Amino acid sequence: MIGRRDRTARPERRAVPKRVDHDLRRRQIGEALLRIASTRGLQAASMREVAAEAGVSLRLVQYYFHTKTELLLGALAYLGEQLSARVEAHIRALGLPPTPRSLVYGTLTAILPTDAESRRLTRTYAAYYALVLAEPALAADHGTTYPDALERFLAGHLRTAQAAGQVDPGLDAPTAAAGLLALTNGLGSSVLGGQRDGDAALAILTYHLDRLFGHQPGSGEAADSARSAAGDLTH
Amino acid sequence: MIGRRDRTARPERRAVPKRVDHDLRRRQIGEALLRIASTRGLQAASMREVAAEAGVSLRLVQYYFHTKTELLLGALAYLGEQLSARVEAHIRALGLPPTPRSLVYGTLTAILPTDAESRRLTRTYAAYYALVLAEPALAADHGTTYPDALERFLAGHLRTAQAAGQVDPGLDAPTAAAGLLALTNGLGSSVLGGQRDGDAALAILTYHLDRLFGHQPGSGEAADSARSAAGDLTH
DNA sequence: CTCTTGATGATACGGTCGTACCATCAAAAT
DNA sequence: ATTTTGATGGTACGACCGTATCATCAAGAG
Repeated sequence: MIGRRDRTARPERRAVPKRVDHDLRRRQIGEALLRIASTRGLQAASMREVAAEAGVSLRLVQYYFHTKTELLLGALAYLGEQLSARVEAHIRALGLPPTPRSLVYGTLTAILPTDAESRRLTRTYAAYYALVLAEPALAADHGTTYPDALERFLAGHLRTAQAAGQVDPGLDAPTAAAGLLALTNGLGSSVLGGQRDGDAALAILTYHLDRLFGHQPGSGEAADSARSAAGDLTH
Repeated sequence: MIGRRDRTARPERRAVPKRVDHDLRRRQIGEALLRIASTRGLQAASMREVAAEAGVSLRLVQYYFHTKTELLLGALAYLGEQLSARVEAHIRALGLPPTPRSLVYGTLTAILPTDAESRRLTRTYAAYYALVLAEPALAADHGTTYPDALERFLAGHLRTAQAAGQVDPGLDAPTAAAGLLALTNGLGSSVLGGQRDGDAALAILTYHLDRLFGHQPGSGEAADSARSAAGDLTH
């Protein structure tokens, strides 16, 4: 209503106005924060530290993120993108055609801290989790929608596996899916806490998946192929 | 060697010297920190805030805990005491004689945030967990010995249940115990994160325990009794 | 009764935090 | 050519942090 900027629609007219790419700069700064959060925690991620990590001045961090809350939320959005991108890539790397078991397995192993990248992602996620616990106003809803979607995704493929006779049809799929996700998250916490290493956690997760999917005759072979697939993920 | 204080053993000679009970004051201050950590996070637990919460002056906090690290570690020790005390009381409240299932069930439900006290404990534990992730020097070893002991405790009773025919003898007890603990921790995280409430998490945990323990004939009755026991815990 | 000493109060110091303000410079608009 | 404006640098401000220092008061020792 006010201004009517769209009267003369120039081709150069963009949301990012003139000189530099704002989205790019924001991403550069936001990922600098994520890098600090993954190694030294969010407490160490002051605006000055983020500026130094990103190689820009403090003023620039303020320029692209007017306040610290905005910076934290922006970086959290980037973290969510990285996490879901990893899950997708991880599933795709398990080969075609995707079986229900490989989809469940790929999803859960993607969020288990077994390599450097997943450790970085889960560590950063844990840092944000603690921050949200202390300051619930930051959460908005990013904290519940994504795990809920993951659970529905897992439950759907568990049901498919039940229909294919690969999983006990007496199983309650949503409850089992929630349990698998909680199991994986709990295992991840134990890895980050130093209680065991990523391989041990992966072995425990694989064991439980074998018990779930090894319900039809010939389950031994299925367990073996799953275990070799687990080996492929580590290198 | 130097001083030889034990030469004249006076009856009043104590580690807490003259006037006030140092252990009591330390506990009072340490639990004030835990109270702040459970509600506003450890970031909000500055020495001044702890002093105000404990109703003492800043100087006193410094007097009984020479440095902030000492305060954090001391309060962490109190938290560990509270946690293990709750686990023991929770198991004892499940009635005698303790069955393997009630021991496993009581242990896991004790650390699941279903009521106000367990929520407080797990929230505080989560705050410390994030702090240790960012500052591993604080951990010493408190982070790994306690979960390891819990896992061994659970695995032992799973083996007993196997010997009694209540659990599938083909189950690998240590792996299943680690899985149960990770499942419970993961469920707890989802409760604290607001994804579901304590009752929903308890239902998921009970479902998995029923699948584990419901292996002998007459499993339906066992599942029913377990579910009623779960109901008893909530009030 | 004096003196030592444990326990406590008040306050100061250097540092870091998030934020705000002012100046500059170059590209775009006119 | 001049003006405007997006983008950036430098720096200051007030608040809070952990820690240190100085002072005081009361109880037990001699």
